[in-house]
Amino acid sequence: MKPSSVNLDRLNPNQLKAVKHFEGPILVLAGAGSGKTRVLTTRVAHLISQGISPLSILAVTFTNKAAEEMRSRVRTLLNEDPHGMWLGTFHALGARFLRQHGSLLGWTSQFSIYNTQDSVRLVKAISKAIGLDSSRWSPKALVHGISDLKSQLISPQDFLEEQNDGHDMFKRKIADIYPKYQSALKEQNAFDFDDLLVKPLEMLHANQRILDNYQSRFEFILVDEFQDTNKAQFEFLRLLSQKHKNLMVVGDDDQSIYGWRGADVKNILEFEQHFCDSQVVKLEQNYRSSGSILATANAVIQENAKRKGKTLYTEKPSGERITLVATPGEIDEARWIADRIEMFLMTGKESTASNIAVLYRTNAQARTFEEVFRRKGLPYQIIGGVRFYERREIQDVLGYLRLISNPKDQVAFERIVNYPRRGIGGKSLERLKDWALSNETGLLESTIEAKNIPGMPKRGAASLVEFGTLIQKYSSIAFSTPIGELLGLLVEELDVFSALGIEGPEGEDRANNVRELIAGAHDFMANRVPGSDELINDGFSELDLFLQEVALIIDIDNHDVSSEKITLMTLHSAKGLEFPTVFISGLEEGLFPLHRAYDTIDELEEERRLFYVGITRAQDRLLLTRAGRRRRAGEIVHASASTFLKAIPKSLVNRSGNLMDGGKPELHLRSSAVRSAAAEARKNRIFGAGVTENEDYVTEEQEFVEDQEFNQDLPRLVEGERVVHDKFGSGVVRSVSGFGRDLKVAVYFDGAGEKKLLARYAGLKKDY
DNA sequence: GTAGTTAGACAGTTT
DNA sequence: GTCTAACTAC
Repeated sequence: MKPSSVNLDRLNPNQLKAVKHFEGPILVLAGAGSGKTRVLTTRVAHLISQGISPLSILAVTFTNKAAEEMRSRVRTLLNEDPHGMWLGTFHALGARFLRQHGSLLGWTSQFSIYNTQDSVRLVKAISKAIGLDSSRWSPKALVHGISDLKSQLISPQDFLEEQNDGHDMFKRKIADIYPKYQSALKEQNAFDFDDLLVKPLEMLHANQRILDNYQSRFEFILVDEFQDTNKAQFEFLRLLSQKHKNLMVVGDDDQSIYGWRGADVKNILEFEQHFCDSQVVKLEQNYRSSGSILATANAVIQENAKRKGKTLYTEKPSGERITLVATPGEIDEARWIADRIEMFLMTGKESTASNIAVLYRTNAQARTFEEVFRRKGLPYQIIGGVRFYERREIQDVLGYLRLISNPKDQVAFERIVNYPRRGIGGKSLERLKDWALSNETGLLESTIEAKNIPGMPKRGAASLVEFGTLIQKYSSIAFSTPIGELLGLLVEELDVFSALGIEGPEGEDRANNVRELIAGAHDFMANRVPGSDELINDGFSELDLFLQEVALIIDIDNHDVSSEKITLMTLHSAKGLEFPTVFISGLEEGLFPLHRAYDTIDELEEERRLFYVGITRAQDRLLLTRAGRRRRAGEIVHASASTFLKAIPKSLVNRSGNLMDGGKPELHLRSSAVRSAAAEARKNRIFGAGVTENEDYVTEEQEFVEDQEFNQDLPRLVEGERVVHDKFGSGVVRSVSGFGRDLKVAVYFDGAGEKKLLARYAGLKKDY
């Protein structure tokens, strides 16, 4: 049955043109607040209502959250879920792709995803192995260099040839490390972030049949935030859209703010050259901001030379004037903002704290706000900063899961082999590595035989065996145990909480984070991003999905607008969002724009676009603040007003209050009470606390629950456990060997004698 | 050889 | 303020 048609009445002529566009490439230049999300979602819904199957639509967004929102809006428009539509970020789609086809390249679907931290650790290990001085050639810089190459689709071989007779020492070091890094990733069954884009491309290029398949399948491709795509992403789109050529990209060159990450504005500026016969639609009417705010934004962005050129207009009244404030120090700045917020809330000028955002250039600025807001009792949530999943305690615990899922994950191995402390130091680890290398076996396999390693101290050997056995034991139940339960058992056995308890007050925070992680894991299936439903049917274990999804979750994905809290975040994170009241803080030379941005005109322009993005987040009220001095990296820095402010016409500005009556500086103390408050604020940031229930998914959940109940019959494969086999009958577990998917179990059957079975095929049940 | 402590370096934006 | 490298105590 064809879904009922979608209501297009509320669109303006250009929006309508974009929505009704059917075939051929099209570029939608959508200014800030011009309704581009509406255009995208309405077009998807419209296509489906015209009889296009969701299966043949691919939509790419910038964040998981945006994907989630898009799906729910399409669902609302259609009155049914667009089942089967591929929708997600480039990275999430890439991971999904690799789960299905990665085996062609030599990876299993249990692959690990290495984040930047992991990549740095890996490069550090490689540097050490080849005797490269890590203090001279920082692993971080090397990783960054490699990442740049990958996003430009330059392979290790290409770069090696290119640098063969190069004189840039740093580049030559990269040329040296890059191939080694790449083969280490493969040995460890891992991909880094860039691989999630580069490897699918590699595969599509090498495999005509799969390419044909996807090219035929995706009749319609839609891309949001196109100005922030890099070369690899562009190539991915170009390749997939080649057959049907129905590619719609939506973006705004004035909001391109990820050049430093390899994003190339040329993708949008030269779209028409790359895709001939493409149409262009401009959306220039702004529906978001008041007249003064929009005029401010226009004035600022006009300073940039490299623009496609468009001017936003609005039919809204000019509204309040922009407020500009200078305070003596950063604490005064935070206090002034806090006071203003209190006033807005008290006088009813702002109905709820969640209507308010405080934006800043660097994450380090968040701390001052956190302290001041805490003291005033203002509710807030911080997005970004030290990300939840990158916290030490979270990575430690997840390290176990990673190793259980992917026994070749060496970064995870090294991270947790001595966590919690079990007496395995650098020396023992080195011996283990050497032994594994010369015996051509894995680290995990070697632990079991640690007692045979020459020179290994008795205590260390015993600990290693214990460690290996522990991983084995959990590997045997990992297939059948719900992820939350698995984590709970693991944390209990490892006694993580007592280990954290002795760390003092922060330990309590960390313990809470781990509890939060476990709670989130328990809800993993229930809170799954709607639309990733297809994955469940692809036959991957919950553990693999959990790990691979968790690796790609960023804080903004969990931003909760219904939380009645003030949002604190960087200007970068604010992209795509809107708030009635917006504060932009730290408008000082050297901070915003950062002094480094003066290196090139392009960087300065990107910095200005960032300011433009910030301004255009505001609907009704925009307040810009700066501090005359602030503490940066330990030093007190004095700064004058940001050069960006000069562009704002005086007529739009209201210079507020008596600016320089600072008051005495506050103590820079961080009590444990403040710390726990911070932990509190971090709550609900995993797995989107606000995921709405939807009837479509209830059935699936129920099915899953039944499945779990069925799994209760699965035994824990440990020595002495009684099990039942379909053919061999009842028996007792003798030994367990191997790891992950190769986990083997030897069982002595009462009727059939001893048999060695592959755990994942044996179908053993518990014998009561 | 490992664990716990302390001095030192470092904080730009993120999938 | 947080993380790492180097140092000292066990």
